[in-house]
Amino acid sequence: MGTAKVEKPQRKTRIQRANEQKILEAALEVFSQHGFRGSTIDQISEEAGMSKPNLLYYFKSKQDIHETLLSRLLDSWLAPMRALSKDGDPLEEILNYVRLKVEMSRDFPRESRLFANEIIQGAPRIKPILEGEINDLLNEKAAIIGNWMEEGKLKKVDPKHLIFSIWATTQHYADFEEQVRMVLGRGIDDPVEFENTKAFLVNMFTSMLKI
Amino acid sequence: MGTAKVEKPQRKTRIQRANEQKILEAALEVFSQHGFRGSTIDQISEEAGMSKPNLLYYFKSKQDIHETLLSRLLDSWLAPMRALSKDGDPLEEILNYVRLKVEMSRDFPRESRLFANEIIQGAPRIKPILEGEINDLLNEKAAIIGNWMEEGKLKKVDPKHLIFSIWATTQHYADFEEQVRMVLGRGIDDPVEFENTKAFLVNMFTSMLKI
DNA sequence: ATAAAACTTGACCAAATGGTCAGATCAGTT
DNA sequence: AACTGATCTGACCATTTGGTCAAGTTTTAT
Repeated sequence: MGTAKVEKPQRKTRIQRANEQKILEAALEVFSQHGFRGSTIDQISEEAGMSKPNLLYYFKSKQDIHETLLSRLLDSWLAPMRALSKDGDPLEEILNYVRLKVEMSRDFPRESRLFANEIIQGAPRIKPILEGEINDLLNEKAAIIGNWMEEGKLKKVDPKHLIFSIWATTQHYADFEEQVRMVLGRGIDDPVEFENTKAFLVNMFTSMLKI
Repeated sequence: MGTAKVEKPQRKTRIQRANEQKILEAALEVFSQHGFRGSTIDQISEEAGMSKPNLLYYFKSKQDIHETLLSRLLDSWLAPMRALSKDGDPLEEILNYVRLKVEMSRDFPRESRLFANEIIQGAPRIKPILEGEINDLLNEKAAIIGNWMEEGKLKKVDPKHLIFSIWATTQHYADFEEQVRMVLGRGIDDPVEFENTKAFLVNMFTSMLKI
């Protein structure tokens, strides 16, 4: 009991690869817009341009699509944080993280909303995935930042709250895009607004951290 | 065309008042946890301790409950921002806003998630409600903050982005509570963590704004 | 060319869900 | 007590939805 998925061991065919790709792309579009429960297999299959039974030939259930999507995206989602290296210049490393995150909000807003939708509802379907990986990574990076502060290279603040504030401020522009657009008249996809946003955030974190 | 709801002009009875209250409280619990589409009338009626037809005796549809809930909560939701007065000390007014917002994240996380769920999905059901009210209020307060900056009472940053960053950082603790709890081991409902969070945010916005 | 394997789908099913309705019960007024 | 309007619910209905299946069609390897 517990064989979650029975992967066929065979090599994937050309068609299989192409269709899985189409399905996951469609699922990202749909799930990120409506959340898990708000999305239907019909919507996804239509978006993917194939029949529902055919979609279910590639993924055995809605859950299966969702889980596959999340776990495939997790790595690229965490990449900016992974890039934060203890060997670089402290402030520059953190500002670079901020820049990468705000670029992700511009370039991959759907991915951001996919995770946001999930976590906001208590992460019922991905708590296990997150619990290990994110936690470990965040602890590691928080320790690095903490060290820099101990060494007097940055002003002292709580490293975990610092990371939260970076997540919150950068992802806000993707997750609450509708609201941002309502207030600003344009979104982060607008080049001018993107530069404004980046400059604002870089300045914000600089003033908090620079000795 | 356009008579959205036909309010009975009569005075509300005791029972009516009590039951509407029970329903809205139950709806807040359910909607904030699962979003609009993810919630069912059955869940709400069970949470409210009454039969589904009875619930529908008080609200004519799921939509109706949702709209009523959102519009009732909007005022208290915006209260902290309304409190920001042009006559106070600039930095103190803003820090006070931050404090009120972080208290709301502690005391009313369900309300925060209710709005977050809605906006993240493009605010399909409340765009009209938000469009006027929030926009006007935010413009008004951004202008006040902008004036303070012109007068040299605060460091110059984009006032609207400043407000976004306050929203993002404070609401993060309610909306993404699950993630915060996963990383910190406790949530903002913990008194110690609440003080940490508040102190962190006050420090953050002080260092960004104080001349 | 042909058979096996891979792929595709219309038709279908059971469960869940939003909502209705006729009639029963209850509360307040006289 | 009796009447009236308000409140309440079991039974029901139509639609949506996740998922299956048998029977076709296309690809691939030989």
